Amino acid sequence: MTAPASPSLPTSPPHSCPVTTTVAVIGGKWKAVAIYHLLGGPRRFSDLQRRMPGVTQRMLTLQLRELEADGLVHREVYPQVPPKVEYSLTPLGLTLEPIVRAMLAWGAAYRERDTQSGQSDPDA
Amino acid sequence: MTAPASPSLPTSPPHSCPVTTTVAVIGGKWKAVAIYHLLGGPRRFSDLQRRMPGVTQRMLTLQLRELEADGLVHREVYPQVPPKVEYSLTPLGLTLEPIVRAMLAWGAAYRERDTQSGQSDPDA
DNA sequence: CAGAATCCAAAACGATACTG
DNA sequence: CAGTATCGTTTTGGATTCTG
Repeated sequence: MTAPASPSLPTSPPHSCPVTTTVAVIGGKWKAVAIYHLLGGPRRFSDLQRRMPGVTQRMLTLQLRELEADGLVHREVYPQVPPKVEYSLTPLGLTLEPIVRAMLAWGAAYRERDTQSGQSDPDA
Repeated sequence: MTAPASPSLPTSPPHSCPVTTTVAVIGGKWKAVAIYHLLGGPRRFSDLQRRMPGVTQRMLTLQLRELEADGLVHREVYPQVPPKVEYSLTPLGLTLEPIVRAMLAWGAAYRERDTQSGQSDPDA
C-alpha cells in the first residue's frame, strides 16, 4: 500500500476487491521476486541484488522499503564497519508464500509453453 | 509479456526467475482483478468496467488487449447494432485461477488485519 | 456499446555520482 | 556494503473527444 498521501486525487477508490488490495501491496515490479528469494531465509542486500538480475540498487532499495512499510519485510541493520543489512520476511510476509509459489509454478509452466526446455532455479 | 520491441536496451535480462515472468504477464494494475472477474464466466466490456470501480475505459481496454495478446483472454465481438464484446478466459488464462484465488484470500485477510469487519464479494 | 485518438500529468524506472 | 541524491527518460494513467 504505502499511501501516497493522496495529494489531490484518490489513488484508488476504497478498492472494492480484495484482489486489488493484494496488487497494491505486492504489485511492484520486483516485490514478488524479492519475497520469493526471502522465502529461502534472510538475505543481505547485495545477496538479493545478485539473485535479481536487472534490478537496480535504487529500485531494490525502494521496493524493499515499501515492503517494510507494509509490514511484510523486516530490515535488520548490523552496525559494522562494512555495513551489513539483512532482510527477512515478517510473519505477515510469510503468509504470501502460497501466492508467490503459485506464481513461480505458473511462470515456469508458461515458459515451457513454447520453450520446450523446462528449467527451474531451486536455490537454497 | 507483450514484448516492447526492445528499441535499444533489454526490458529485462532473459529474466532468470519464473516469478518475474508471471509478474510480466499479470503484473498490470488491473490485470489480476480483470482475470478474477472473468473467473465468473464471460463478461461484457461494460460489465467488467462496472465491476472494477476506478478503472478507466482506456485502461481496461489496454489491459484486456495485453491479456489477449498473451493468450490469457479471448475477445469475442458480436457484430450487432449496439456493439457487444464479450471477454472470457482461455484455457491458459484459466490456469491462473490458483494465483488469483490466493490473491483474493490474502487481500481479504490483509484487510481484516486492522479493519475488523471482514467482507467478501462473492459474485456470480 | 465499445472502443480509438489525442493530449497531458504523474509515477515508475534507470544511470550515474556521492557518502557513512 | 548499502545506501542516498539528482537527473532524465520511459511508462502509466486519466480526461476528454470522436466514431462505427
